[in-house]
Amino acid sequence: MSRFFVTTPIFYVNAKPHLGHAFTTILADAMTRFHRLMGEECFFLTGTDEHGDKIAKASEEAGQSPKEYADQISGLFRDMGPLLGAKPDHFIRTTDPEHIKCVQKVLQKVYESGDIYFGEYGGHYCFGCERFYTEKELVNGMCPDHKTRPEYIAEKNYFFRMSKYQAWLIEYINQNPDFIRPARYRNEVLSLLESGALEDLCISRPKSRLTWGIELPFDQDFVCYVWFDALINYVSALNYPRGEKFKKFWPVANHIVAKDILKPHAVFWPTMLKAAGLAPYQSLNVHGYWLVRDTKMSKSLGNVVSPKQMVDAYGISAFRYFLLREMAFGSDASFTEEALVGRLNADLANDLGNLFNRVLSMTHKYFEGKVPSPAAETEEDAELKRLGRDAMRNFQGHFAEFRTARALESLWELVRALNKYIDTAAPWTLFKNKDKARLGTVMYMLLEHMRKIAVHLWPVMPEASVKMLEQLGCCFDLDKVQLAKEPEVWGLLDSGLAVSPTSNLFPRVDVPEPAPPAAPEALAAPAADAEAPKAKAAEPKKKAPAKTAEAPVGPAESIEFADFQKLDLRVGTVLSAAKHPDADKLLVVQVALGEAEPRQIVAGLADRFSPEDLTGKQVVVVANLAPRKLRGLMSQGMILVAKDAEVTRLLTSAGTVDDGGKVA
RNA sequence: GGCGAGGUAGCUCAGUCGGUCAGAGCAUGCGGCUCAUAUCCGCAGUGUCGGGGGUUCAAUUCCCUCCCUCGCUACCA
Repeated sequence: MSRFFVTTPIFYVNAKPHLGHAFTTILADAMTRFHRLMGEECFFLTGTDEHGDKIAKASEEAGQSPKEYADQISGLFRDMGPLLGAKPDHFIRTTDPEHIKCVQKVLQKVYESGDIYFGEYGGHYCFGCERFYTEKELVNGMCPDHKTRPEYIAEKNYFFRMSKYQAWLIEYINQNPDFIRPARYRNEVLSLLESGALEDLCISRPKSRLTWGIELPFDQDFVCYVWFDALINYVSALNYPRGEKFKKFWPVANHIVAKDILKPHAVFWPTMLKAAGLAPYQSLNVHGYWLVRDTKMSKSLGNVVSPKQMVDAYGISAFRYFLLREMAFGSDASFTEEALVGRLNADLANDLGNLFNRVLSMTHKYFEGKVPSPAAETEEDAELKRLGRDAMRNFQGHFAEFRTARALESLWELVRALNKYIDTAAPWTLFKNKDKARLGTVMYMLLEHMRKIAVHLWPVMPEASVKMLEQLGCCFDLDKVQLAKEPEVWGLLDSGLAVSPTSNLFPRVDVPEPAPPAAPEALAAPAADAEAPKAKAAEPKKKAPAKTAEAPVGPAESIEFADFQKLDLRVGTVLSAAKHPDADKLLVVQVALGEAEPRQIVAGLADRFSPEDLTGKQVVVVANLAPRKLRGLMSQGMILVAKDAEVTRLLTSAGTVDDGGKVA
């Protein structure tokens, strides 16, 4: 028996479930149901990722233990499944004892094989950033982001020898076209791997700094850090190494992730598996983001879409259908209620729902609500069957490769063809003419095709599918359905079955007001109080800036005075300048800006200026530009120049100004 | 700057190993039917298939170049 194993990422418990989580889960559920219908033995895994600094800190703020905190948020994710009609076979948590043991087992194994080593790491650690800075990166000894003095931590850590497997991974990806799909992400990973040396992965944190993690089996003073812990869920959930499930399902592992976690899944994970002596997963399937209209969803914008609210408003079926129909595999998609309602009305209410209603109604008018027996078929019938067969084949082909949008598009060719067939065959005329034989054939053609459609829709809209089948007098039996054969076989709908007199599965819905600027808050507010476990009441009010959607179509791009005021332009004197040791276009310039210390600015001027050209000159500097490391050296500003097609000149003051003098 | 993916009807997109390939859905207009959830069916469109150049008997489809968008990345700041 062939098998199928699908996973969602385990969701980090630092935020509540949103549209993105919902989509991944629905996609995984739909794929599972599809493969079940194809007669395969399936396993659908999801869960939560619960360790790390962020959780430790958040729980502290909430006055809870990390575990209590994680329990709460994890519960929200666990509850999300039923809310969406999704039925995972297992919900794993990285705090599960079995998972912890498994992670340690893998660590031990890799450690013993020599691919984990102890090495120096770090230096200046900023707790705000949760990361180390090198001396060069610091700004006056301060963290460039937080302007606080990082703590110097001379700390050693364990590293995974990821670099060792770079060549192997490139080769493997080249040999297996479907390993990462769609191809655009495969290309992205390949270019990433081929563009430079892969660095080893730091996989530990000393307990002195972080205790909320899994202890390293070979060193009790350290806990395991992030990805090594999280990724292993995919095998720990299968009871690796001894589990029966592991043997059955690991060879057919299909991961689903959003594009933001491509690298860990496409690079870290396969090399970890290789190091641990495991085969790579079968495929990594990468989908895009759901944008809200055309903007990235984010808490600060207050435009986070609550899945629960959408399901409550439009129903699970419409919600699932919309998501799976609207997002082209791999690409970003746009979520709006108008678009959802558009799909609901056009595809579900008008095309599919109305088809069911009109055919069922006619079956009652003409055949006392019983499925008639078909008589001889005409060429028209044969043509419809061919079209139906192709539509179902295409549906299955696309669905198997995660292209749900294309799959549904294909199936709808059949839906539309049936509506057209009704018009052409005109059952009401046949009825008037008392042509019962032909009428029965026509109705049977319709009813049997509707049954096929209903079956194919089970992965997408399980409950609606079951209801459609019930309306046709059938009851859904997973064990009896053979989806793979549906395109080819005919006549599975028994004559004589009693069908419903009407159908109203997908009532039309009024188009919502196109969301005005106030809408983001309207969306976010109920979501916030609905579950709000940690009630961050103090969170600053989410001010949705009057943004792009409303932007006036002014002719030139003008800015307000306030925008200009954001720039802190200062005059400063160049104390010294030197070539960047590791770059030939960059100069490292020290500029006195009247501050305690001179500023170090890395400027891309080396091709037009020599260090001598700058030294001693007064220059205009953008003083509040976010610091940025350039080729290893921190740059704390930008030196302005004026240029035309031919020459580049330093921008300076006509007469001497005190260092730090403001440009206004 | 480099690499990658794209720029096709008002909108969302499909498609072409070069020759009925100029398409679908939505939206718009007109017509038809009456079984139906003011639903369904038909017809009508508009498009220099991003700009320019080249190869060819023939290019939207191949090559070159330029412009724009998105992603990753960089010695952009």
